Amino acid sequence: MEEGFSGFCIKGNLRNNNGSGTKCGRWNPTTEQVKVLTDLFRSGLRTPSTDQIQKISTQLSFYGKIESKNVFYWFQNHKARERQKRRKVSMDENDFISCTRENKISTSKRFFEVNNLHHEIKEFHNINHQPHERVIETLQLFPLNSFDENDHHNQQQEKLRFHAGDCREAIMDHPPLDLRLSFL
Amino acid sequence: MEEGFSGFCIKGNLRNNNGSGTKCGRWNPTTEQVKVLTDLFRSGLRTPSTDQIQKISTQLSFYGKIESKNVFYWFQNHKARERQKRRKVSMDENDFISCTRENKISTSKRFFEVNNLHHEIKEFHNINHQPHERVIETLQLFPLNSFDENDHHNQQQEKLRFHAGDCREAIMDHPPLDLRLSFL
DNA sequence: TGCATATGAATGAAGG
DNA sequence: CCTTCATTCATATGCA
Repeated sequence: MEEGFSGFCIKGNLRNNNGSGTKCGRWNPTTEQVKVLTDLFRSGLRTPSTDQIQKISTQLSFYGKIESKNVFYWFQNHKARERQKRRKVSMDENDFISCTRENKISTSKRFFEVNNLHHEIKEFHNINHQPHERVIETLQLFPLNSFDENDHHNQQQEKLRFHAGDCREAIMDHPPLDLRLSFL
Repeated sequence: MEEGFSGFCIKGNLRNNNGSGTKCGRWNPTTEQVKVLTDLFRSGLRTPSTDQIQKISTQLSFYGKIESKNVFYWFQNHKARERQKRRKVSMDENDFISCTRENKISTSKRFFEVNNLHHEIKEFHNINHQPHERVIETLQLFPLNSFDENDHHNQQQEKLRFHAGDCREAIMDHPPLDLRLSFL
């Protein structure tokens, strides 16, 4: 199986028909896999141990191709991006007036990030009602019985295409052009 | 993915949702904004710091709606695409078959999966590293020096906890592995 | 009009 | 853990 998943299969492949197709490149989680991972995350798991990763991976392989490292990276990314998203929270509500008009510009324009930048919008439903600090770093994976076969092989992979929601089309008179980018 | 996200535009959906002017959805830069961004880019800016992003964003908000993340993404994409373009060109000229080094790489990868998860793979992407762009990564935008927080809390620096050789204890006879995520 | 292309946005994978 | 790179996905837009 070594050649089975060589580094990457280069681009030039057919249009991603998404779904079952095993795009040779990187792991493309199925919706079920994502769901499980998300649930685990929401349950408090943040940095699974090697052992846990292996177990999770094994279970998830039921829904499709997956490797341990995928699980590992998933948690790392998810955790990091969540944090980024949350660690800023600030100068948002304040918003800079950019428009002279009263238009409510839905100033929810949270700042991308103070430290890092990244999506913030995802917090929509995200933050459920979790006690917050109760992150179980060592979540126990209970051994149980069978899996209840929810074999939806065709994962539609509906990526969340969320989106800020700020839809106004700002119209402003010509700016005083304060932009002092010296080198412009 | 996060299941909670209001999938705004789930795969292959509409082709013009609201049909009228208001196309909220994604940021649509005005020509002025693009010009400024492009100029900055040409001036050498590639990966603006958070601070710079905020400033740029603020300035650009004058020309129209914009959020910090838009600036962030713009630079990421612009940089990536330029690199991508250049790569394609050089590849076209030299015409290398870059598939030769894939072999050894996949081996490392395999290692990750079987033994423990991590390290080892880290090296397999060294292959295509660019010479180094002589660009000004630190271009100063404004004389202002607003140092924000430096919340470097506990830098655990846990490094890799994936030990290399002591994996015999857990993996050998992988347990029934029934890992039932009870809460699923 | 329907595809081709440019590009905004998201995220897997690494690097450090 | 934080940053950055690579790749993918989705949509706005241009063109024949």
